Amino acid sequence: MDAGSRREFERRKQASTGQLLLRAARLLNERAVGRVRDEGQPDLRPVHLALMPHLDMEGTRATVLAARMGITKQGVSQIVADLEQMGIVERRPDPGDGRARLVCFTRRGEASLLHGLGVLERLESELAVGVGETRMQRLRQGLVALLVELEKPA
Amino acid sequence: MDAGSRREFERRKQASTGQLLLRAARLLNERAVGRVRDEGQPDLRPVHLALMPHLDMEGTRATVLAARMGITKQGVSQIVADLEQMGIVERRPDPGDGRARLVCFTRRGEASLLHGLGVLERLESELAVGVGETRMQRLRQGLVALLVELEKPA
DNA sequence: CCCAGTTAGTAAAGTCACTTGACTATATCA
DNA sequence: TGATATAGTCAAGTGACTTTACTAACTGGG
Repeated sequence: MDAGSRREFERRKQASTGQLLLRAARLLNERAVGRVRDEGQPDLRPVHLALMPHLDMEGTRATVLAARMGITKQGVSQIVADLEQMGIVERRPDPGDGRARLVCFTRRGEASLLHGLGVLERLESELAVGVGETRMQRLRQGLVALLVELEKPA
Repeated sequence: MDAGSRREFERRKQASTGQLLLRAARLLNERAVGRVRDEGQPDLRPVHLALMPHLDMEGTRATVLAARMGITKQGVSQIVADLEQMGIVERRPDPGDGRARLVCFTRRGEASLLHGLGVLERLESELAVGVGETRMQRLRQGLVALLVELEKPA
């Protein structure tokens, strides 16, 4: 390969947006989970934290959670099983449908969620200091717009 | 829980930036890999695509790749083994250091990279149509700034 | 009103993208 | 010339899922 096309290669080879996204996501979630753990929930893993914001206070079905999270219902089932064992959620029969069960927070789970949300808010505002409020805001907006695009089928 | 704190909960419970990042990353990479596969590299997985942009044309050590990708050298070793078997990279002894080996593209690998980069560029510019050029640009800038912040230790 | 077909969920095994731990071969520095 | 550090590999383990296969409950058309 000659020097010219080598330079051309290098120019185009900067990390793709996909790689940037992945790396940022990993680092951010890692840091968030690290803090929650340090503050007294040592068994909590990223997925657990990821499910919580999708839970409605009246309880939510596994299929609905799956749709909101973009994963399979079986995946949800596993995460919920963990959270149940930790005493954070419980599964109650759905009064209107005998097949379904409503996943909802226990009393302890509500406290846990509240705490987790606090950690997240603090972490993000700390990062915003370095990144800049405006840029952080725009990053979020861009993400939301991109997700809309990506969620269109095909 | 009373109605007031319930509303308060719901307001704060929007998905965190971390979740948005993760979801966008997954969807975007999935789509990119899908296309590369359709266009003739059926064994290629997201990690393989992720390593390639970090490979210099003169060859790169596994430890360097690990640092660039933010994973362990053992992780790199596995990805490289896959790529080697596909005939995309090869491992050459490092002339200056008997312990080290340089991972570099084969001739076929260069063509493969070129093709992959093309797919990525097309995909991103397609998405930019829906998202908006400016917003896409700002998204990237935000990501880069956020990564700088997240890579600061602690 | 009953049975075919959908829908909610669970269970088990497999996969991908890693990490941890243990080890060998080479290099460097005191 | 060791003691230690560095580059890499091998094997096993883990987290976050998916796929396949199933049961139990609901629903709608004849």
